[in-house]
Amino acid sequence: MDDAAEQSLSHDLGFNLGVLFRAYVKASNGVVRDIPGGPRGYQVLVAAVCGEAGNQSALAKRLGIDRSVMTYLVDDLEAAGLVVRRPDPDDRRNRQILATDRGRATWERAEQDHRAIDAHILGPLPEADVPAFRDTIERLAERVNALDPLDSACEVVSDLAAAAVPADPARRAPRTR
Amino acid sequence: MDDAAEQSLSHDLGFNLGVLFRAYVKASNGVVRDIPGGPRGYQVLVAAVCGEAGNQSALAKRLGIDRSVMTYLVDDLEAAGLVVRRPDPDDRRNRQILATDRGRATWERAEQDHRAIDAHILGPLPEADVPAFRDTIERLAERVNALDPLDSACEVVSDLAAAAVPADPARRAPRTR
DNA sequence: TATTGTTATACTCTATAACTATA
DNA sequence: TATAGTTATAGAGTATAACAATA
Repeated sequence: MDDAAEQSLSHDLGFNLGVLFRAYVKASNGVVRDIPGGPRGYQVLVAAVCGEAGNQSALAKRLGIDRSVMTYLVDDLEAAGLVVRRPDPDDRRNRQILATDRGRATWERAEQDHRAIDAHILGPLPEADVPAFRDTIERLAERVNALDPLDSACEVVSDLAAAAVPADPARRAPRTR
Repeated sequence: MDDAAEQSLSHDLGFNLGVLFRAYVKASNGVVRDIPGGPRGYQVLVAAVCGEAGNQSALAKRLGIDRSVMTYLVDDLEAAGLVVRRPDPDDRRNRQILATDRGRATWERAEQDHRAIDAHILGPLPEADVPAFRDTIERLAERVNALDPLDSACEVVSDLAAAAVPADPARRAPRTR
């Protein structure tokens, strides 16, 4: 049986992932003020620059946001002159998101800032361990992406786990005191 | 100068942290259906069980949420009989959050489920590397927590970085088409 | 019929500020 | 005066569903 005395929030992987993620977003927010949509706008820009944004829905899924949110995001990036939409010649339902010259220039500055953020977050690591750590994080993220669409994560954990939690309306009860 | 062709969203640390964090939250959501507040309610419960929740404000800060949100969260946990509030005898402004027996039992089940989630997320790693990786993540999170309250993260990165982004009202412009 | 993108709407969640109590 | 907690409110962010275009 578990011993609560030996436990601590500090040893919780989920908690620590949250800490790092929030720290990253916060730092990113500080360096993307000229990019609409904040850190996520930056990620869309990265995808556009890298030619990985040929389909809004797929990109939205990859970034963990709704496709309708992606519409607003790309609207704003387009209005800022950082990207343009173009119908995919092969399937005209799809919109390809392409970076403009200005988008590329903006990306370049933001990209440098984000590498500096990386360095700050990973600062405590011995320099020699950084590439391996980054690689590990990337590998784990890849695997999780490959598995999660099937919701296999929760099968493993519990039969009760109906992973697509449908926003229980009673979750925050109307307070009556 | 950077070469966009060699870049990819997959190599972005922030992106990968987001992927892992979202995957963790999603899996956690699947196993905390009996805990009000979802994954964060669970984290409050962990803190209560571990005796690390002597002050709502401090805990809220640690979990990255607003103190007013913490009030609602603890309200719901208390209503579910998982924790109780008690005024701190040493400073009666503070409320200590203590786990009940029921809270402890609920925590025990949830804790096991979360260790299973950990195992799933970290599955791709060689078993022997897991403890070191967990330790690294914890160390990084500790350091980031020690630095971020001072916003030194962004000083390092850019002079422009006023980290406490005050919710630019023009960020999502009212769409007029 | 299924899917992409869009739009409007409704809802959830969060931040803000005012208030009480303690210090 | 300053801080912890609470509360109500306003606002930002998100999901939902319907629609048009394309497959």
